[in-house]
Amino acid sequence: MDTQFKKGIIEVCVLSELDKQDTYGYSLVKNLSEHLDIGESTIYTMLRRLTNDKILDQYEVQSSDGPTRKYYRLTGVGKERVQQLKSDWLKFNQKVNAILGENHE
Amino acid sequence: MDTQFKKGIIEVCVLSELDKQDTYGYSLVKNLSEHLDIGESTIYTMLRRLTNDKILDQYEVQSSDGPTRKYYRLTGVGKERVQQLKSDWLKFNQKVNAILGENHE
DNA sequence: TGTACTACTTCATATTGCGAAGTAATGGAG
DNA sequence: CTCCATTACTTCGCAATATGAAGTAGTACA
Repeated sequence: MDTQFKKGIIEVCVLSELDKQDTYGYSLVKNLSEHLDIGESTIYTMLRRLTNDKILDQYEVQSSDGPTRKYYRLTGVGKERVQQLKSDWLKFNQKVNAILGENHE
Repeated sequence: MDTQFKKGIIEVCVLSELDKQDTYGYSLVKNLSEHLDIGESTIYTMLRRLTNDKILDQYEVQSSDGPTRKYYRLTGVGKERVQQLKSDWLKFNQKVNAILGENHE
């Protein structure tokens, strides 16, 4: 898997997951890495950044399976950002596929 | 347009264009920037890198419109790389869209 | 002469993904 | 009770790539 492909796109995936429901870092790591081969540090680092940028906020929830979990939730700004990013991604995708597709004629 | 989306993907676009026919930097800049908003320095820097990595090789062609053009051509390794990258891109794309798509039910 | 367009170069910067190493908490095997 | 697996998160420094800015030159045309 090309590492560079992931730049910026993992953020969309994370925000998209959080748009469905609040969750915690370790859960995101497990779920997303099934599909995309994402490192732990990538997710945790991003969650901290998004929280600093007020895209997300945090709350703690006790767990009976291990340490306390830090749950993340989209802020108002965050909800706007998910929609914007998903839209941008779709447009970008179409343009790239148009360029690549010109070969298969 | 999110700069990060482009990481790694512009390379696929450039190689895909060169897979159709040899061309020179300025032409790639003009054509690709119609669709993707790519800076000149990005393309030229990448062409040099790909040449160093033996993905491309170069030859000069005189132009009557201005300075001599540096044409680029895929090497054998380059031809394999285009196919691989395009395939990787399509797979990646599907996985991302699967993750994002889970929202729209 | 000077202005526009073609064509390419170099450089310093920002962003982001990642591996590695580490800290803790819980529960079950022995 | 001790050891270990699993859960859960942190910190650090590195690698890769896209970019803006500034610059160099060649050609053509007014």
